[in-house]
Amino acid sequence: MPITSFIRTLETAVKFSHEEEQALRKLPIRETEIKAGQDIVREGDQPTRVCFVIAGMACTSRMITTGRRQIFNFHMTGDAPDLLSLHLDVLDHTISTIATSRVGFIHHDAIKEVCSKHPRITAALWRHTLIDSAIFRTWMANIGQKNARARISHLLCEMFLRSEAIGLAKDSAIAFPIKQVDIADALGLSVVHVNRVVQELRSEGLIAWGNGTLDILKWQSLQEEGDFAPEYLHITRKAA
Amino acid sequence: MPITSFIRTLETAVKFSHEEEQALRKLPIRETEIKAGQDIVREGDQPTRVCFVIAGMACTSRMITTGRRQIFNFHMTGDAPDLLSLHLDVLDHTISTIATSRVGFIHHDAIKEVCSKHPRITAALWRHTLIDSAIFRTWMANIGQKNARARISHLLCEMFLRSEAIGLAKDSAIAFPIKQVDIADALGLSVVHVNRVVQELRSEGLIAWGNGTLDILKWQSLQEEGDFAPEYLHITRKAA
DNA sequence: CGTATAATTGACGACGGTCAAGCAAGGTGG
DNA sequence: CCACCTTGCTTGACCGTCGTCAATTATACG
Repeated sequence: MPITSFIRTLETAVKFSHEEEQALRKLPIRETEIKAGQDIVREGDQPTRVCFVIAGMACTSRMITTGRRQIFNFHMTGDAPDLLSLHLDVLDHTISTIATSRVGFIHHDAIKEVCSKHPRITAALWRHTLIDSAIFRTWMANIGQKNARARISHLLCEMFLRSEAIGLAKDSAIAFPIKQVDIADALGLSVVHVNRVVQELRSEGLIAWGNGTLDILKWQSLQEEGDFAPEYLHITRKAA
Repeated sequence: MPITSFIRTLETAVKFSHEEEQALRKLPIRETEIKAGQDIVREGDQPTRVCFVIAGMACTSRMITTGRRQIFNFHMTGDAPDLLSLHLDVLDHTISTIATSRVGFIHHDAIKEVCSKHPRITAALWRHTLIDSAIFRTWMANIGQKNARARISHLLCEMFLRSEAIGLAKDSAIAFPIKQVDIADALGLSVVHVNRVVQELRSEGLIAWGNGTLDILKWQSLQEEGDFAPEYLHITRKAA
């Protein structure tokens, strides 16, 4: 069931009852495969449905008038990047695929009806958006207060733990379709400088990264470099 | 009534019914005056109540291990900076007063009970936290993609519009208890550089700022300098 | 008045941006 | 099967925005 991953993500705080889970499973879902680098929804849109990632990877971003781009977050299996459209009519960011992805859509009406009957589902959805905020705060502190090396280390740590939490890590390695430009846009750096730092981290044996795979060779060191503390991710589940 | 400002802030999207408003007004509130520069709640706390600003100004921030500080947002009359504690147990940021402020506290239990009876209140609270996220995103883009001059201009525009929306603007001027260090900590800059830019903006006649008052002399220009578009604030109300 | 807080100024240097070119890999088509 | 193109990564040279350090000047407050 494609919605399972989404349910599991929502369940990090409280487990749903059987009825709650059934209510979610009965939601009508439209499923699509979207190629890498496509927009799923755009800034300015007024969505009537929310989307969630079934497989692959997406990101939310915004263009600045100067032509630069800020990436706000990366989204992986189970994440719902535009839950906020349930309460804010106009979308203030674009959601695009990083890798070729499978995406599910659920109409607002259907979700709102489920919410009206199941307050704990409302709470879980609300909570999901609050975790997004927590990630935003951490990214803000990252971008605002740290140098390039720490920012990049921090991001890599985050991506690893999030992948691991949904069972996508093989030992110390994860699939990593993100490009260096994306990292640059996410961290407020230039591609050139991202590359310089990545070279460093590689030559120092902290990471191995290539062919869409990121291998964190020295977790402890990378974590220290990035001043990374994982609590903000609110991961309670360990992958199977 | 001290809670009125909070109710008005929540009402930017939908007006409450008479019963809803009464339910909110019956909430038991503890009210305190807190001097400038004090912590209201701290990172790591597990609050059992939420706070809201009745008068004055507060900010949310976090210390980085390097000794630096990131300010995430400023909060003025009507804002509730820690609604997220309703669903995330451990607070990931500290809330402190910028100016001497009057703060109200409401117990989680009381709010949760009102929410269970009034889904539209739940929605309004949720929405309030989503607007916070929208502000985070915009700050992130600001910090990540713009130079010091644009960042500062943008922040001043935001603070003006938010003050104006709650009726605290006198023509083109607002009370501005924020210090240059605070701006530096909010925008990822050094105080020295903030000062340099502020000098510029003053000498070019864009702003007048001193003695706790900010006067925006050339709104249009400042807005352009900061590439400021106010939609993300979701202000629907104009001050009386 | 002395002390603390905040703003201000100047000198100096570094982190990271910009520009530009080169390289590697993969896909496409003739 | 190989020329060609695109996409992403890599490298080097140069330079500017902004940080750091340090000292000086307001402003407020007890």
